[in-house]
Amino acid sequence: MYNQQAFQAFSHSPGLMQDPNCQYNMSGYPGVSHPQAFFPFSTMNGDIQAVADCSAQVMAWNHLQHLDPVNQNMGIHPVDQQQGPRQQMPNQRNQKRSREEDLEIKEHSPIARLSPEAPSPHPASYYAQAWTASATYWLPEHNNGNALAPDKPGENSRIQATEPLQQYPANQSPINPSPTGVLENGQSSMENSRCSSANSTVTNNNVVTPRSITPEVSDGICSEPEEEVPTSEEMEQFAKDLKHKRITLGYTQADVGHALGILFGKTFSQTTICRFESLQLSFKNMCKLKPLLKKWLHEVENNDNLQEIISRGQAVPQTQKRKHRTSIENNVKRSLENYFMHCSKPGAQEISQIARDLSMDKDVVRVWFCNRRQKGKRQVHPYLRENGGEAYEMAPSHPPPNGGPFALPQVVNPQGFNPGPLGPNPALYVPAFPQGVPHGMPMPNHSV
DNA sequence: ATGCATGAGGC
DNA sequence: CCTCATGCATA
Repeated sequence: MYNQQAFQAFSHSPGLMQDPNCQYNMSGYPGVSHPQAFFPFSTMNGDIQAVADCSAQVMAWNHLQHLDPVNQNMGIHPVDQQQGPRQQMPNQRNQKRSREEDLEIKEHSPIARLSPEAPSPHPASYYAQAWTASATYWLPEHNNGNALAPDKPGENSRIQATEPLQQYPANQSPINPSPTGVLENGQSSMENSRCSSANSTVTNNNVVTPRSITPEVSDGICSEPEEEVPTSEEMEQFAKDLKHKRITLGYTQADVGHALGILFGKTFSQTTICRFESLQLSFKNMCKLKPLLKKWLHEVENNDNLQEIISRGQAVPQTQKRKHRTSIENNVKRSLENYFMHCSKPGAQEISQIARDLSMDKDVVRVWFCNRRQKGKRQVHPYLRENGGEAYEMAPSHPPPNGGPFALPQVVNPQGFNPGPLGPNPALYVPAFPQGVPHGMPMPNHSV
């Protein structure tokens, strides 16, 4: 799990993690007050770096630099994802497999590729062992979340699968099959997964009645009685296995997403599969997807007819037009990060002000903060958790009430988390913007 | 792989 | 207006 990107997290981090409502307060870790636990595995880049840029004297505190992070990118074939040219696997450890080897693997695969219309020219890639660490990183969810409320990391109270698995029409998502709508922990399935929203937003299901798939699959995703809420270790291991096998078998993330649509009536994007594999989804979300992916794995390994089944599925062309993705300049991102560091949840007025200050669209600012918060929640670094430290340096959700200057957090790592009991780790002192308060600095006279 | 966006559901 | 799940578009 200590891939390259995760390592970056040790030295560069996003802005402050904060928890205005104590919802995500890590101080109780490994307690039970985590309505929505996110995977902490960070994949830093972009704006994170921007923060680091703002932090003049970020001191190195990566204890694990001696380890050789395994690059996570290997095996990803952009060309298969309708993207750019294929990239060479960058990791030295994972030498490129010869074409012969690749072809051999492919021939031995129970199935070929999923999408005949978009055959992947590349053979299966060699995917070396890439996930090494396996500590428990997830925080349990508690009353709001998924029922995972262990007392300690790795000692999750294992909760039985909440629902019996049932058959479902091929054109119906099996994801929320609870007949009662209430989970064992008293939580409504609706709340359990805004998954419901996901279900309703599916637009391009490849609805194909599974015919030749194995019974377990046709039984639905939750048909396995032994399917319990996994521990974080199990989830991590599963994600690792999934990725490994997927790559070994020569499938892209997009293939998997597509296959899920065919098999279960719910298509997922390459993005989602990617995030699953890299543990960048909430634990709840991971729990939801895991059964599907598990079934896919099973099918792909055991069902010779899968390809045929899959190939019957037709991708429904996407018709929705989407707003063009705004590209926020780095300096603006830095400014936004600065704002975020001091107020992660600005009100409407503040957003307006920020938007004015940065000459941005108000909605863009609002969405940026939403995404930034969401991103932060899944980037609590495992190392902090492993140490049982308070992972969150609480950033104010509101600016100072007196309109005075924002109190800068005194000791935070670049990720915005309290370094916690990291022993000899040098504390990271985020300077109070040595370059002077940039134009993105705290709203001067906010008085909300 | 990830940034920005969408939309359901909720408060 | 938020969270959360999710995905298009892009770096």
